[in-house]
Amino acid sequence: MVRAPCCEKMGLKKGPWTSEEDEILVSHINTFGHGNWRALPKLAGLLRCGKSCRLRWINYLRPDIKRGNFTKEEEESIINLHESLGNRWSAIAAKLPGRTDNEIKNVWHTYLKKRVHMKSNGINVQDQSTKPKKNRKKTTTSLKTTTDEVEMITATATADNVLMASSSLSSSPSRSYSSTDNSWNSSISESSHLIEEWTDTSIEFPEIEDSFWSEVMPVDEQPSAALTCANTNIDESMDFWFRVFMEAGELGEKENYLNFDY
DNA sequence: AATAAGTGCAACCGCCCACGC
DNA sequence: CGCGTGGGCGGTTGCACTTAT
Repeated sequence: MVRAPCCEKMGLKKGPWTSEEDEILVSHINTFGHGNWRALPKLAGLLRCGKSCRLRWINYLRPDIKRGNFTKEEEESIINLHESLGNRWSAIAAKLPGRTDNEIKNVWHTYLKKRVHMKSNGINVQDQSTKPKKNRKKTTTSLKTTTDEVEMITATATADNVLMASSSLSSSPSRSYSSTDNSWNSSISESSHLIEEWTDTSIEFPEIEDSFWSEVMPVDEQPSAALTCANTNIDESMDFWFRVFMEAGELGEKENYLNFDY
């Protein structure tokens, strides 16, 4: 087999994808599909090799990707599946809808491997809670959340709801912040129904008991600071916010909200 | 405040496999 | 059967970003 020429030698671009390239790729695939990856960049007008386009789409731009922290259940699944399947990341990914092999591989190498190792050596991993993802800004972005969308929310929602909604937008699937143009990016509104809920003044936010705040919790299990406005039924509250975070796809990024100065 | 060390993850590389001719 | 090609996979790297000193 003759190896395909290197992208650079062909005058093709390498490295991080820009939001413009993402948009071109997404709109091309949405319109024409991706029958032939090698031909795609040429047809779409991208200076990328087909492989790079495929990777970007599979690992980042696909609309069904569930981004954000892995749940405890997902982590357990990965550990169990890895035990039976080994490093067959794509096979493991097939069992976890919305997760990519690359993401699973990264998570494994980042901390699950360590955790399993500690467990097998008899080290108590009960308190070795999985590391929450940091809220990282990348110079490249995936899809765009228009500033209009955020403005629409801010115009109609209450202050707390706005914080929740905009925070969630910043971290929900297929959305990210571009430090190059200082804007939130996305074109898909998976959390739109949540935004509707947040902007619906008839919605009553669950309240939380005082004891909830007095109990010491691990940082990554702490609830949103937005909850400081509330106080009664703890289970109901946690259920509600858990659902919000889950649906936003970023259960582990609750620390985002903790950063707000109320 | 500055710097070093550590971390997370997107993207690339190179190999393998399936398929068509 | 051998060859060329495209697609897929696992391993690895590079670097933005965070945390520690």
